[in-house]
Amino acid sequence: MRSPSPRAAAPVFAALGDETRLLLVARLSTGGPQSIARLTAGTEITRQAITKHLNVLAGAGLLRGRRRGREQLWAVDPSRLTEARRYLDVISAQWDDALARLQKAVEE
Amino acid sequence: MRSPSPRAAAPVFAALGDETRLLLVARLSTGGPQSIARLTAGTEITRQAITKHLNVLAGAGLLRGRRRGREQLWAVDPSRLTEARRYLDVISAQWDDALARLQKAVEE
DNA sequence: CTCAGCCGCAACCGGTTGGTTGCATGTCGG
DNA sequence: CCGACATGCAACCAACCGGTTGCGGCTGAG
Repeated sequence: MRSPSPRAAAPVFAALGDETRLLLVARLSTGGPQSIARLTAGTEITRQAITKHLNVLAGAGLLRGRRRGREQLWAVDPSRLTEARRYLDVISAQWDDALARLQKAVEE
Repeated sequence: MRSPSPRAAAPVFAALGDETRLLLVARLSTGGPQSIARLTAGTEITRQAITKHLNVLAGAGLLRGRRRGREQLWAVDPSRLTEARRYLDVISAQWDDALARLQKAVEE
C-alpha cells in the first residue's frame, strides 16, 4: 500500500470538515445503513440538504448508497476512512521524527 | 480524556481539507519551524494566500506561530492532530461494532 | 542611516457551498 | 386504483472561501 498523498487525502478531510456530515458519518457508523428520511429525522435542516451532504460524502468515497424499494439506504465505506487515518499517522510520525532530531541536535 | 465530539472535530477536518494547507502541515512536520517567506517559496501562490492558510490552521489549533526578529516562525501543534486521529479511530471502531452485530444478526 | 527583506492590513473578486422552495417521479399498502 | 410516503431534479440565494493587488510598517545588515 502506497503512502497517501495530500492530493488524495484533502478531499476526504474536506468532506469530513462539516459538522452535519461528520454527524451523518457517525450515525451511519453506529446505526448501520439508513434511509434519507430517517437520517433527516432529528436534524433541523431539509431532506434535500441531507441528500446533498450524502452525495458529497459519496463523492469523497466515504459512503455508498443503494436503492431498496422506494427508499435509498446509505452505508459507510470504511476504506477511505482508514486511508485518512493513515495519513494522520504519517504526519504524526514525521513530526515525532523531527522532534527527535531537534532533541538530538540540542544535546550535541 | 473525553471522547471527541463532532462539533469539536469538524473544524479540524475542515482545516485539513485543503490541499495547500495539508501540504503546509506536511512541510512543517518534516522540516520543523519555518518562516512564511520560506513556506511560500516553492508554491505557485502568493505569500498572503499562504498567510491566510496558516491563520486558518492556527484557528483550528493545528499550528502555532511565534515571532523571531523580522520573521515569524510557524510550527505544528500535535495535540489537535492526535485528537482528529482519535476521532477517526472512534468512528472506525463503531463501524466495526456495527459490522459485527450485523454479522451476528445474519447468522442467527 | 538607509535600504532590502519579511510581514500585516484592507479591499476586492469570482467560484463554491450550504441551504431553501417547488415540482415531478416512483413505489408500497389497503 | 389511489393516496401516502420516499426520493430526485432544478433553480435560486446569501454567505463563505481561496486568491489577488496595493500599501504601509518593522527589522536587520552593511
